[in-house]
Amino acid sequence: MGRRKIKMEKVQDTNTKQVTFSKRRLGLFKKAGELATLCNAEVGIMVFSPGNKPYPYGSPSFELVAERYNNESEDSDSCETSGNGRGNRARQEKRICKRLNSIMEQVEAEKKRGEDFEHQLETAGGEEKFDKPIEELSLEELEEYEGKMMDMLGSIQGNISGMEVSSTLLIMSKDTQNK
Amino acid sequence: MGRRKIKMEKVQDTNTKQVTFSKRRLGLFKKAGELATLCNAEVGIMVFSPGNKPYPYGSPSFELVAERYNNESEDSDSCETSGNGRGNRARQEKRICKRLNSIMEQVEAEKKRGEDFEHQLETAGGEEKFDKPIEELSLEELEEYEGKMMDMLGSIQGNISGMEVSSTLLIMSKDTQNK
DNA sequence: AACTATTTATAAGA
DNA sequence: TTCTTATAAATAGTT
Repeated sequence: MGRRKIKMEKVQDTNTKQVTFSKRRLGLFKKAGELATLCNAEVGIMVFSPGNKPYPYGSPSFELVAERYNNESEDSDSCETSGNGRGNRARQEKRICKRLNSIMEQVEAEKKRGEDFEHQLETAGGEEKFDKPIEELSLEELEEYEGKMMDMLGSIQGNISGMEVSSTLLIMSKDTQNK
Repeated sequence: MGRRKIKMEKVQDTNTKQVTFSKRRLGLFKKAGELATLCNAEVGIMVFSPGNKPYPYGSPSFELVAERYNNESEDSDSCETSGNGRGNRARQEKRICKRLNSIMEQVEAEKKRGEDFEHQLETAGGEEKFDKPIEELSLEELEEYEGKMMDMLGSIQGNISGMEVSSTLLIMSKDTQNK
């Protein structure tokens, strides 16, 4: 992919290696963003340079993707679709319903989060105090700002109100919960 | 990078999206491996497909790379501060700034998810033949329904828009006023 | 940091 | 689905 084909082995020249690392790390992150955008996927990447400097990338964020992986890896029911079962209809239904439940929970959670945030936007005013680059804020302002951000995030994540769900979702939710 | 140039937006056709995801995920992992080999770097990637299936990649392993990040996160440099300060003050600013970035990423993600879901609700017509108890659905209908739910969830979990940090700060500062 | 000559990745098509 | 191929994109070496 350049003037010459290179061997897939460690680049020896230090300077060349640094340049290659910079170019390819950016290329990798770009590819990751494209995958997330095109396919609605979530991608988290952590790269440590040869100098052991960390370079995180994430869509929506590395922390969230990694956290999600940690949460889900605790569930030992990695349902593989390899069908050694001999057409066990009931078993298949149960498996599918279980997955549906999981998906439903996520959909509802996303909806609530989104609506909570929208509500935040609507009821918010137009304070201008922090309308300047973060580099120019004083330490005190940073602390204050951080607190407000935390409050807001908490309200988004924690305030689960009884919002109406589309009828279909509601029906399905009820139907699947007692399987 | 193919027969035609494609727009960088969500692929609508379900089948095409699946094919694109498979190809690009493999391409991404290959690039990651090359980066690790050529530059003696460590790379960890976690991808969640639109169907929420986890695809980890790591050199040496995703777990180790992620863990290393957690251990070393004290020294992260993902924040730019005013920069001329050298002492305790600069360190404090850096720490706070990093936490701010993390919080903002989460808030942005929540906002995007909410917007995607609202759009889904608006464009979701009344196309429901699945408006009956799940117990009465055939296996084929269950599979089909599952697919639809996964598509919906996938569309909700879109990528973060290319919103600038500065504009985010502006929006957030307005939002937090009435807290 | 820009610039190309090439290699590589991949969108459609078979 | 897997392979093929025309074309877009990434990047190695250069300036």
